[in-house]
Amino acid sequence: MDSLEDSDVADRLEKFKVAAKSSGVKLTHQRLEIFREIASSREHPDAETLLRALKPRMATVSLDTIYRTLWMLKGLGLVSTLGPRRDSLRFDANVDPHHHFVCVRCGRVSDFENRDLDSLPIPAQMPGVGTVLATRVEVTGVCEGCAGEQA
Amino acid sequence: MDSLEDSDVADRLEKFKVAAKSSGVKLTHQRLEIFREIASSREHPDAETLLRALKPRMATVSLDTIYRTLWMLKGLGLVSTLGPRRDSLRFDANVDPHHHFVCVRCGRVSDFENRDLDSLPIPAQMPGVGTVLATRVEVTGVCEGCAGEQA
DNA sequence: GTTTTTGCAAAGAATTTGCAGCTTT
DNA sequence: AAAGCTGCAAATTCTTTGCAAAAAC
Repeated sequence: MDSLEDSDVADRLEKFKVAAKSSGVKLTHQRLEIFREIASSREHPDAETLLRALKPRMATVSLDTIYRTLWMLKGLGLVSTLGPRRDSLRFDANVDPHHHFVCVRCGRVSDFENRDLDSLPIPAQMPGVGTVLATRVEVTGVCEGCAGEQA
Repeated sequence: MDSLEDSDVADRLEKFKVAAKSSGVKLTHQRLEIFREIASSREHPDAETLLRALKPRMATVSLDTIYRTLWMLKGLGLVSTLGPRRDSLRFDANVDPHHHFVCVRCGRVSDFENRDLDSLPIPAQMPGVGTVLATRVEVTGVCEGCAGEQA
């Protein structure tokens, strides 16, 4: 697993400091360490993993602070969450190849089919990739219903 | 929202019956109704939504049966779950355009970058799609680490 | 100094499990 | 009749919230 350059992490931290200042968010020790931790990882950690990584450095940091910080960072556009789920698990009986359109406003996921997108040329030189089983395109945007309303 | 043809739903139900028989899974009233419900929907329902839809027809059906049935259906390959996995929320500090490789065995998600995939031509005639903000490719497969082990 | 943030503990939401009785085969 | 399911209720797991003490600006 290739790791991030220190300079990339420093860049991200700098961005955070600027964003925090301009949005009036206070730069606490906890927030800096939490962000440093997630900014240095390629592993898409969950809150529990971050807690374990931070505990040695910050004995009293707590899970609730981690969650609050992550949502705050997401609000600033500095982190994203994986998958369309901040809510419950969702199931799909369409097992044919298809793609998703996720509305960022209402969270609705709609399917669409498109032959051209079903078998994209995936570069083989991705680190760690063995066998490719399927490719799916996830399109993010604003759906027609939400586009009509004001933000 | 365009709805599914009755014949599609019937096809799916037939598939389920065959799969159930050949895998020794019993065809109960609950399972048939739960599958019929999800097979008739394009909305990627969650368990709670299915419960609400089923209650009028089956007063005593319960959420735990719905969950058990959905995982069983997933085991048979008849439904899929949205999002990377069924574990906790995961966060990512990489907010530049990038794509994901998800290992179906270990669940690990790795990022990769590929300029060609960043701006795919998305057909405009998808129903309900307004503005497209971003596209991301999610590649599913078996990672090198897992490929070395036996299933 | 004021306002925000933290940590704790406790609440909430989503999902899973043990078990006795009921259904399918 | 045997094996596998279901529903209930209780347990888990993950995430959020109220509040007093503490830290940032």
